[in-house]
Amino acid sequence: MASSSSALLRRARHLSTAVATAANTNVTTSAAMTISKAKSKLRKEHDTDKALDIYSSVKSNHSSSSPGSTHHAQQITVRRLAKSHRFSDIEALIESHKNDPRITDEQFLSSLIKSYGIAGMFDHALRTYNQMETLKTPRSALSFNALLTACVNSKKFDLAPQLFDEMPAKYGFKPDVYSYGILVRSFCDAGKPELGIEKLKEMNQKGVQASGVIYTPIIHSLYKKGNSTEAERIWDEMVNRGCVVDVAAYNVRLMNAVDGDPEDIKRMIEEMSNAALKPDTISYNYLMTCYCKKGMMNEAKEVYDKLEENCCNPNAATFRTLLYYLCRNERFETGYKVFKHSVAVNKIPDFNTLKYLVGGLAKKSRTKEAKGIIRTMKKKFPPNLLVAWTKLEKELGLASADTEAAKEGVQR
DNA sequence: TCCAGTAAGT
Repeated sequence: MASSSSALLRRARHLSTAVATAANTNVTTSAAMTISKAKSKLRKEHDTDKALDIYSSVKSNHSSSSPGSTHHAQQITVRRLAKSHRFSDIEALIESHKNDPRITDEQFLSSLIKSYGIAGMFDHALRTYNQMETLKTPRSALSFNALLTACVNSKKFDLAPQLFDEMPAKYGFKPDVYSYGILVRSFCDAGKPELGIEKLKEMNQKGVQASGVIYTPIIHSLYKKGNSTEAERIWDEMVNRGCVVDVAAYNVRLMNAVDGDPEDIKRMIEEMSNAALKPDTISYNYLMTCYCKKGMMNEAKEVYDKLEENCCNPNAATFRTLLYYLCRNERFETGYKVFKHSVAVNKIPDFNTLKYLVGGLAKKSRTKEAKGIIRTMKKKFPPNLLVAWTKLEKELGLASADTEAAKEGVQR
């Protein structure tokens, strides 16, 4: 344990130097890469080291402009590193930002706190928050909200109310509506919506005006616990208080209806439109999923086909759910078309979903299509999944003379 | 994209 952590530390130091030098020299490949291009590359890049390179280039070329966008690139990178458990790399990356002159900007510092939260590194988030005096960063509720968010993202639910009691008094600021919102969400994530409801009352007494956003996780949590009566009571309370009811709030109700009659969901979507709300991809996904669960695959496919007509784009969940149910209903040819669409828009479902499709196509002697999927997947996915694909290929008797290609893939 | 909220098969 001790020796491996010192090895990690060495790597962290190495990385932090690498990041620092990347800022001064143009080591990285594309000096002219735009941030949006970099972000789309980041999303597609499954190799963590390559993702880091892309991020360094964003950082070195655009450190003076569009902070929101670089921040987003930072979060994508951190998420990727956390997925590979490279926490010392994350530390090196984020700590290196503390030398940036923008560290006195509370928003900039808050983005670092949030990134630590995304990685589940709450101790580091808290340390950064407590460093603000040293770093000469002024305090308001903003950085506190970042800390609370980090707390919730790190699933330290007991800590959130404690921070809420301690920090405002310790550092002399007032929690705002957002702070309350994050605290309420923390209670709900911990499966205690009743504490959220209590907080709502407290807000009222203190004259903090609650918005619809604060009600949404409470209603969500109540439905999840099977307490729909109480969920509907809170919904009514939200409406009666004159809160804005938006698409996200409606989607929580749609979620609860997904095991029921599709007609109910259609009615609710209509209700949304009548309220001048535009149902989004999540809304339509519920309708599609509802049809899928009922085995009504033609209707489900129609929802998918009409997404763009409804000004929505299918997302990763759309493809995954539809493909899964198409395969379960032996509709492999339709599934293949859906798969190709998912490749075109870079939202390819995971291995577990696709193995049913490949297996089904192979079973129906659609060897060409089955092989095509495997070829695509070997190109698109990281080396560690290659083993699974090669194994499946062998099991289905689809392996041909391209074992060499597989080797190439491993070396990549 | 902008400080809080929404789902997802076995």
